[in-house]
Amino acid sequence: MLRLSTKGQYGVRAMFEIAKGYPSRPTTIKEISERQEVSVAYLEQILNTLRRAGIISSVKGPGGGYLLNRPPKEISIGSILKELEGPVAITSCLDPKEGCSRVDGCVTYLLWSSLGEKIEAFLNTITLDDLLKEEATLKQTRTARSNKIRTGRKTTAVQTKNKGKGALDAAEVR
Amino acid sequence: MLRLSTKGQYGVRAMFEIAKGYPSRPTTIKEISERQEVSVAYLEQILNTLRRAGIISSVKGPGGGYLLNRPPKEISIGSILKELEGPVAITSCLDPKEGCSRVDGCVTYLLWSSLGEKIEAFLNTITLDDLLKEEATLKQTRTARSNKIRTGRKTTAVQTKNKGKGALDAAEVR
DNA sequence: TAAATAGTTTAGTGATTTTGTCAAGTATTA
DNA sequence: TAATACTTGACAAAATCACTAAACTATTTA
Repeated sequence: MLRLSTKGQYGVRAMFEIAKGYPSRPTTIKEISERQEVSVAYLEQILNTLRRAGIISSVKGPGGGYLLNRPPKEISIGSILKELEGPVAITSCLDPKEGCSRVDGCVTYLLWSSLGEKIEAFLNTITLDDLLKEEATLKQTRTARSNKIRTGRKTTAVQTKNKGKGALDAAEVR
Repeated sequence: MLRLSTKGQYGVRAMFEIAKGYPSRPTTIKEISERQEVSVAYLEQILNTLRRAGIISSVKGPGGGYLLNRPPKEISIGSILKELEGPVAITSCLDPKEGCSRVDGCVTYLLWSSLGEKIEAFLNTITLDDLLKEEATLKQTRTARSNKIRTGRKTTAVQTKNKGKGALDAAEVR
């Protein structure tokens, strides 16, 4: 339940690839396609939306590609998903485009709006920068994994590194 | 994005109606259908699932209907949704039935699993009892509304009443 | 014991959304 | 000016959703 569409997922992963080139190296659709295993045609659609939303810019011609308009730290996952999928609306009664006549007397209205707000708050907290840090620790883990059993829990080293708030560190996940 | 299916929504609303009859008065599908504006046939499907899951019982014959198997306080919204829609799986890679080969190296995996855990934790906190209390305060609000402008924020009276943890009170929602 | 009440079970189906592909075109730069 | 890259819009297969239909089974009360 509460499945996120592939469009949103691919969008976040594409933005992550573009963030890797920040601040100056443009990332091409082809690169993103290969690294994230998403078709070029579909990515064009997705990145087009994000460009029109002002989150990224495109540079044409050889050596061209996509660039972040702001630093990774200032681009939240929530802002990406909002452009690709619209605002979080757990139920149709919470969708600005739909609404519901029963709202006033409905006991579940508050429940869903409350959940939606929690989700949005979380997604607005996590940024592309957190994903970049996450990638770094993943690489560490991969090289150090041979003589360790993975617990699903992050290592102590990670907690030390991502000491800031908002990061996807162990304390937040477990 | 992240839309909950009507099946889950109707299920929660149906359970709320059944909870109103707790502990002894059985609620018929017809009653639920009329009060919650959901078709009888669709409710049959939904309640059947919940009955098989052991959350409710059915009593056949005249005077029959559906009953909660446990007190409203012990039935969480999360437990209802889990039966109707399966576990929270924001992405297919988190679905036990699907999985993903890229998991180990995927920077977004932790992000989605973390979000899913937060959602589940929230839904497991809210119970049918909270909805019953919510209904009571809604009734209060409705009668007291004539000389007040609704702000979308709950009144102070509500905050005082639902002082326990886990309730859908103002502090949790805003 | 029969009639009324109420729940059970299994299929099926139209509408909508998702998840893309395809093709032709436009823009930029080495 | 060739190579590279982005743009746009149409289109369609596949999946899911949101139910409906119909025949059935079980229980209780008159």
